[in-house]
Amino acid sequence: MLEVRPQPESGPARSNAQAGLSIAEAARRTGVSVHTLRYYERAGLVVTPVERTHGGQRRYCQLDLDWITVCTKLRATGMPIRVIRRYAQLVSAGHGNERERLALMEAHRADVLAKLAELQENLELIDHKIDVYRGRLAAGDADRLWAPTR
Amino acid sequence: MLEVRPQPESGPARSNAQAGLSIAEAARRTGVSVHTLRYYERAGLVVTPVERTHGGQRRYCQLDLDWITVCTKLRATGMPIRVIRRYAQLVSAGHGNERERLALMEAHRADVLAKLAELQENLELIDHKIDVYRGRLAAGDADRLWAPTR
DNA sequence: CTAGGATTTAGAGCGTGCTCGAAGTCAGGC
DNA sequence: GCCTGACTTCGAGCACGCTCTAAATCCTAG
Repeated sequence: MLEVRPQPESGPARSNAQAGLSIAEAARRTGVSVHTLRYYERAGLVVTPVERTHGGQRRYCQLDLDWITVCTKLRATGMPIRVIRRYAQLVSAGHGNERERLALMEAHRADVLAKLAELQENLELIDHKIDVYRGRLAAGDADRLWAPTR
Repeated sequence: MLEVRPQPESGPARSNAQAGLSIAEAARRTGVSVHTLRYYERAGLVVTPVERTHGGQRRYCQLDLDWITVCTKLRATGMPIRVIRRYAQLVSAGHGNERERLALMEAHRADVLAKLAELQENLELIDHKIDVYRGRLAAGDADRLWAPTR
């Protein structure tokens, strides 16, 4: 009946056995579905394997949630799963690859800036159309721009 | 051998028979593939049926190109094909539906603004990561943030 | 101990937006 | 008139990112 598992926290600090959140709670906190959480894991987006109970159920710690949040933010900026996986590999490989991580992020930043510019540019068309329609409605005028004038 | 068909323009003004550009030239000018041009037509995005030669080949006029450009700009802002089709239906229906067109565009504008805000917000994470990696590289320091610290 | 909701897996399914292919037709320079 | 490259239709294929399913297992309140 609607378990919440708000971190029993019986042991000392963390990395214990039964500590951590259920996948449902992790999904709630990260804003993605449990399906997506499992999919991300299968897709190789995780940096550190999520802990499991004795029986094999996932138990998420804060670090896991934080990383998933990073993933969702990267996804929200349009980074493909494949690239996030690459990034996750670099991160979990540890030090020594900062240059590649930097290159990856800089490339993605360029993509995002380009996307922003494109959105902003094309927003002008939308604004223009809105202006036109507002004007016509205000004037009670009828349309005759894109109608079959042929 | 690489026909260009730069508007023979034999008749008076337009809407003639053999006037208009081939699909290849239309694709070149609008920046989409011929496949996509045909797909858009099939998908019901056209406002006015593209003219055809006696033999059934498409001949695009400037109005067609302009409309396709509108479609690509709407696509570039993330408007789904289905919504563009609806918009095209409204436009080709002629006057009297400005209110609905306006509502459609205003809703889309809101979507675009939300997307812009989301991109900009998540860009901060990217910038932060870039800062971090640049700092580490500058300091010659090694990574220890997302490494398996467990 | 038990009941029953939550979780597990691997794989299939889906929605979107193209992109391609096959087999046949057309157009226009020679 | 003919040859060849461009064009036609329309259904299949594809890449992506989830989303769902089924059958089995787990976990915990009672």
